[in-house]
Amino acid sequence: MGRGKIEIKRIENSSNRQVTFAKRRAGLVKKAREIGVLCDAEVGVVIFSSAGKLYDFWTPKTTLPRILEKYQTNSGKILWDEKHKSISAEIDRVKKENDNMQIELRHMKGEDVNSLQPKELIAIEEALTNGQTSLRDKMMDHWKMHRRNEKMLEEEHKLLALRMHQQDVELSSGMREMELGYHQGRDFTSQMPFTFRLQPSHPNLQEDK
Amino acid sequence: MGRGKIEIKRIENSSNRQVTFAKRRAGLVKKAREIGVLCDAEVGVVIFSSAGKLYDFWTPKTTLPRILEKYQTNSGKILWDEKHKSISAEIDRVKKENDNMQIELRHMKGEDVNSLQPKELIAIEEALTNGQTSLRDKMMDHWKMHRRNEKMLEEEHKLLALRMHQQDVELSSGMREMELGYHQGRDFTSQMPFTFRLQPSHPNLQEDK
DNA sequence: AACTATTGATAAGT
DNA sequence: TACTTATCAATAGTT
Repeated sequence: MGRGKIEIKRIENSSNRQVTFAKRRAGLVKKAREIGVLCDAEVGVVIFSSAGKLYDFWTPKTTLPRILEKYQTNSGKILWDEKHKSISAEIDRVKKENDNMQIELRHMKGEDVNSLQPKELIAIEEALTNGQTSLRDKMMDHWKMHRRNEKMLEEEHKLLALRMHQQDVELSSGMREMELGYHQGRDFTSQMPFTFRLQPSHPNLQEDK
Repeated sequence: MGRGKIEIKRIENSSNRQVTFAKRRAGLVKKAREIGVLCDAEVGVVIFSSAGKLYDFWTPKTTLPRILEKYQTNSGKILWDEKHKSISAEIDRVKKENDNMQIELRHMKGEDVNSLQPKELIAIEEALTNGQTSLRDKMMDHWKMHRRNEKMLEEEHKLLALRMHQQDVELSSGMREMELGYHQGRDFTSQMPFTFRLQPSHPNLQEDK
């Protein structure tokens, strides 16, 4: 349909090919749209130019995922079905786990226990008692540790105070000697007491990291 | 292009629509094949009839997965990942919920509590105590109800025994009278004591259905 | 990008 | 359902 019949084979002239591509692409999409409207069909067209550029058309209300789903069910091709199945199975599993935990939690909070048998109630109560015992032990540990840390700090503090006092004493006596030594040309700074160096404080005071 | 111009709108006549669909579908596929050959393009056409039947065309060497892959990388559109994403988001959400519950449960069982602050420990202990209190109430209810049911059964039993005894007495006295009456031609059966009728037992003994 | 001669597609009829 | 054909639509080559 044009100024002459053409053979259906690759158009070698590049610019001709490009022009024809543009024209026929428009025509193809138009036809697709028309059959969609006229015949109430769902149509999708995907075209890649030889340069790799994508053009596509979908009848309204048609999303690609929808087309794919339909395509899959109709063609029986597998596509992404496998992946989908496995992920669905996982979500079911996790949700079930979720429900069970939720029930257990509620039970341990004393909710929804009306329908339970005495035996079950006893089991839950036992769990609660165990938890409580364990918790109280931990709290006791915490408290003990806290006390121990307090004591250590206190002792360290006492020690530091004592040393400061000693330094104070030594320093003032040293100063006195220095005053004397200055007149004798002696250097006393190298003999400064080492107690000036700060002791590193306990780096692991809290053991529970 | 036919014996008259037509408006592009849904063809209401069903058989006309079907015929047009077949013709135009063939035409569309022919055009797709032609542009594929002429312009060295990759083309895919997917058509669903209004009845839901699938027709498709792919240029040679073009598989659907290949088209999809190209489509995805070229268009940036998400394809079925869209669906995957939503389901993945859900699974993440549920898993997170799961983790939180698991932690809470473990805490209530006195596990993994080393890293908790005293304040948190206290909160958990409180929850445990609440649960225990609530549970004990429920168990007490159960027990009370059980006792009550037992008592009612016991009383019912006593009552039945009493009545049986009474019937026994009345019956034997009745029999005696009957022996007498037989000789006088009187019918005593219509005067049988009503205590023979069974009392319906308590239908709602257990209240926790 | 617009034009138009020509081929191609197809609506209605058979 | 398939064939026919008059008519409209698409488009190849030209400008």
